[in-house]
Amino acid sequence: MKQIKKILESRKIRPSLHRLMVLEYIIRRHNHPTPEDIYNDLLTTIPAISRATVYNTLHLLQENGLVFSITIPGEETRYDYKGDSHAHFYCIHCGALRDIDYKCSCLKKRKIGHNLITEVQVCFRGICENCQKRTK
Amino acid sequence: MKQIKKILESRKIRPSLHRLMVLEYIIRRHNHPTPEDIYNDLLTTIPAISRATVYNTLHLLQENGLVFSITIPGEETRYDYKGDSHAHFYCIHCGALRDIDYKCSCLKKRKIGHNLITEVQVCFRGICENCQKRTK
DNA sequence: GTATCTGCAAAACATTTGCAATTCT
DNA sequence: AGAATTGCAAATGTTTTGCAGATAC
Repeated sequence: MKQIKKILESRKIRPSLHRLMVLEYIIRRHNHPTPEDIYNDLLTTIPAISRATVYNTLHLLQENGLVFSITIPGEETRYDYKGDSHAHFYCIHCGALRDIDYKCSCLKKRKIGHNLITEVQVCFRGICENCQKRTK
Repeated sequence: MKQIKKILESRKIRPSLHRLMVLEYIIRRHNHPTPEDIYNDLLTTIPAISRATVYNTLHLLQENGLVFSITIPGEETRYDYKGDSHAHFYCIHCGALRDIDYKCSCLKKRKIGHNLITEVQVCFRGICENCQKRTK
């Protein structure tokens, strides 16, 4: 928890309880939660927390480059901690979203033509191992 | 327009006027329109068209693999024709979304581990040439 | 004491749904 | 006629907003 606090302070974000807990949730679980996931989980610890605070906090963390959002058509936005950039795999059958260990030169691009690149999103879509078995 | 009709028929989709026009819009302009863009444009030609029809049609085209959707956090979903898979560049400053001529081996991956890949989305985010000039 | 942060409820917005009317074959 | 397609209006679900109260510095 002290590490989380340090992360916030390094970005000059006041480390309030809510912010600590939202960021901790994302970093610890690293399973791409939606704002609703975070809200529901934090409700058990902080009964009075409101959705607006969760959204506020996520925007704040995103503006400060600590987290980024992943959007899947037709689904709620999900958030992930911005450690090393990595690719994602989304199963169009069961909806699972997983980190993928896939190194690609495009993840490291910092310039294309005259455009500056600050972030690269790579999302593979398809059918995961489990779902292939199930449909056989 | 006859080509558009053939494309629909090749997927066994009945080529109604609305469907022809939605698909034509996406293919001709290829500037990643939102459902609202399409709706507003078609309104001038077909005054009675409804949003529901636009959404219906887009889902139908997507299910049949003719178009795919691109979602940018905080923005409406955009649609693009599914020709050769290509990468996108999104300017976080002005909001422009452009096709990018960037070949990468990851765009051709069909399998990662035991996961089948049916689609790869690569979106570079950053600041475009114009916006760099403007902020100087 | 002032600025920041939070909760609440309402509003805004994109998207979906149910159903009746229309159109096509 | 029968099936597919469409329009409308209401419903849904997510995200944002405004403001009042609470909290931190």
